[in-house]
Parts: sequence; C-alpha cells; structure tokens
Amino acid sequence: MTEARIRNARTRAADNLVSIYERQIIDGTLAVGEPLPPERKIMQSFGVSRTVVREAVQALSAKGLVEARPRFRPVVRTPGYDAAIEAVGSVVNRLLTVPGGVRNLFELRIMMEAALVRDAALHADKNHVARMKQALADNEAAISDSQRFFDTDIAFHRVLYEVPDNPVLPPIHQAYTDWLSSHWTRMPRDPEHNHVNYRAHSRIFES
Amino acid sequence: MTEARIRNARTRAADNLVSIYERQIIDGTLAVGEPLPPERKIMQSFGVSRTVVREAVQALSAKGLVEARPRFRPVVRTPGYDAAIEAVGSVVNRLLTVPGGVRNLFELRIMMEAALVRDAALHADKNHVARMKQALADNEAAISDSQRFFDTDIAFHRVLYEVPDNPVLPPIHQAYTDWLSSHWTRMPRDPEHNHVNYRAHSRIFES
DNA sequence: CGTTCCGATTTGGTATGACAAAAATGCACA
DNA sequence: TGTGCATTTTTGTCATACCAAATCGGAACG
Repeated sequence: MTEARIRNARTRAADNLVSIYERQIIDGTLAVGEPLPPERKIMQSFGVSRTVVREAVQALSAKGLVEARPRFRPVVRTPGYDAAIEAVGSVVNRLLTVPGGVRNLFELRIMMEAALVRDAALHADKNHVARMKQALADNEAAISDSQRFFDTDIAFHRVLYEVPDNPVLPPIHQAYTDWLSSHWTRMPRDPEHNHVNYRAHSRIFES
Repeated sequence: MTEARIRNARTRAADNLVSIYERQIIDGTLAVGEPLPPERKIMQSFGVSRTVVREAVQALSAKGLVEARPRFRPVVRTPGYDAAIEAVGSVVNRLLTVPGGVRNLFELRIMMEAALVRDAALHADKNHVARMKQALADNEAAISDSQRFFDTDIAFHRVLYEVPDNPVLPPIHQAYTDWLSSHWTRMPRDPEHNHVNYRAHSRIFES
C-alpha cells in the first residue's frame, strides 16, 4: 500500500538518511539500546542540514526503529511486532472513541480468542496446559480482589496467545489489553461465570 | 503501552499543534480532502516557528491523519482503520524479511479466516451468500488465467471479511493481501484444490 | 578508593532568515 | 470560453543563533 504514495514522491532529502539508518540498525552496525549519534555529528558526516537530520530522526521514531524521548538522544530499538502495534496506537485510540468503536474491536477479539481456544484444544502441549492451570488457579484465588482478578484474567488470556508459538500473537494480546482496558466501565463483577467458562476450556484440551 | 513512554515526556512544542489539528480534523473543522493551511499561515496563527509547524505536519502524516506528498500541501484524510494499517506498513514489511516472518503472518491469517468461515456459516445473510456465489463463479471462470484467478480469489476472501459487518475486518484483509502478495513465489497453481475447498465452504452456510 | 556534588560542555528544542525549485495563481491572449 | 505564460506562493533545504536540559568531567568529601 505504501507504493501508492511513493510512486508520486520525488526523492525527499531526509528519506535517504532514514534508509541509511534503517540498514545500519538492521545489520547491527548500530546496536540495539545504543543512542544515535548527536544531530550535529550526523549533519557533518552526511553533509546535510540539521533540519533534515531532525526530520529523519522523527521518521525513524514514527517507524518504531528508535525510541525518542524529548531532550534525550534517540535510542535504537528492537524492531519487533510490538513496535508495529505501538505505531497504530494513536489511530486506534481515536477510532475507539467513535460510536461502536469499542464494540467492533471487542468483537474482533472475541472472534480471535475463540479461534485460539480451538487451536489450544488441538495443539497445546503439557507445558502450556500447566501454565494455564496455574493462571486459572491464580485467577480463582483473586476472585475477591477486583483488581487482581482483572490482572490474573489477563494473564490467563495471555497464555492462550502463546500456545500457537507465533510471535505475532502476544503483541496483539498486549494491544487488546492496552486499548480496551480503559473502556472497561461495565462488567467488573461476574467472576464466577468467567471461571466456569474458563474451567470448561481447560477441560477441552486435556484430551 | 504508550503511557510507559509518555510519563517521561515533557511537553514538546509540536505536540500541541498535533493535538489541535487532530481535534479540528475529527470534529470536521477541517474537511476531509481539503489541504492544510500553508505553513506560514499556521506559524502566524499559533505564534510558533516554521520548524515546529513542519514537525507537527510530519507527525500528523505519520499518524495517517493527513496525506503529505512532497512539494504538495498536506491533505486531510479520512481517519479510518486503513490509516492504522498503513502506519504499521513499514514495520511489518521489515518483519516479513526475517526468517519465518511470512509464515507467522500467514498462519495468523489462516487462523483468522477459519474463524471467519465459522462465523459466516452461522450469520451470513442472503446478500452475502449471493455475493460469495458470484465471487466463486468469477473465480471459477478465471481458472485458466493465473493473474485473474489470483484476483478473484482475493475478492472471494474479501467477502468473508465483510460478513461480520465489522469495519475493522476489511482493512485487515487489505493489509494481508498487501503484505503477503509480494511473497507469493510458491503455490501459484493448484486452483482446483482451492475451488473444491471453497465450494465446500459455500455449502456450509447454506443452512 | 569509591561516592557525591557542582560547574563546564554538549546536545536537543526552538526561532529566524534566506534562497532555489516546484506548485498554485491569475492574467493576457486567442 | 479555453489556453498558455508570467507572477506569486509555498515547500524543501540550509545556515545561524539562543536557551534550557542533559551529559560529562573533575573536585570535594567520606
């Protein structure tokens, strides 16, 4: 989809810098956790103005390749799926405010988790089963504490996302919880029902 | 997840501009399709330097709220789920190049589409059934033409994503096809098998 | 010898001004 | 009315400057 926009784009100056540092980050020339060179060093070594350097850095930050806190040097970052999730964060949060936005995302989550449960019932190994049992026990122990129940509930779901051993899934779970957690005004209580539900699931894959 | 970073963030100058224009775009003060004011107008009306204005515009572009081609005025854009997808584009494309990246995303797609098929079998209405039949027919008619078969295959899948009437899903389908289409070196042939598969699906929901 | 504290230096954030090239505009002309 | 060109805007980039915050280095101290 990006090509649709790139085709009209004359060569922008900062983009060269961006692609250069992209390569350097990917091939390890710039180690993860290390800061980028100071802006003034960069402009000297590439012969561009500071304006261009700053734009490039901002673009790298938007792409999730570096983490730039104001007043601090940008730090090279592990380009993982969580970076992708973060990139959409602001857009999604805005979409959640429109009518039905929360419901739409919630329904998607329900659909995905149903699929995950089916997958887990088929492919979960001993290790995963043990962890789910543990998470379920923690959840049960926290029934009286609303906050802890919520947390352990999330932990239980997280195991579901880890069963398929697909690195894409855990960040998605993280994204769901981040995006939806602030919209949980309703259904704080009703733990027994969830419990019964999950216990049923835990039985399914014991086969 | 954003909060973990925001907590350290002193107020950056351009962020104010970004949030201001975010509001103006959302509440319709700035109509979709209209260009943003010239940078000089913006800096005059807000009393900031052009540096800040440019950074704000770039940030809006990264967020998908405006579409900025070089040398052209940034154009206000529909803030939809497709904008969110586009924001992750570069990260995902890079992740697809790592070993197993394509497989991970493909497995996720398979899992989701399986869930979609189950949903369609339960909730598809007459209209959707008709469209799937049509797409299936187009697909069958294009068996001999590899490219057209590919396109009609995509069209068939698209209907699946539209059945649940969840505006999140079609952009996801678009993203899958965009991201994975360039990695389709294998399995270009084998149309009959797909056909049989889909025909079976089309039978499922006729109930 | 290690730690803490303070000052000098570095560095990022912002402002200002300038200029070339491309786009938008308006006007003359057909 | 439609078209082509000259003029004006506007963006992309550069250079410079200043402030405040972060960093760094050494001195003072335990």
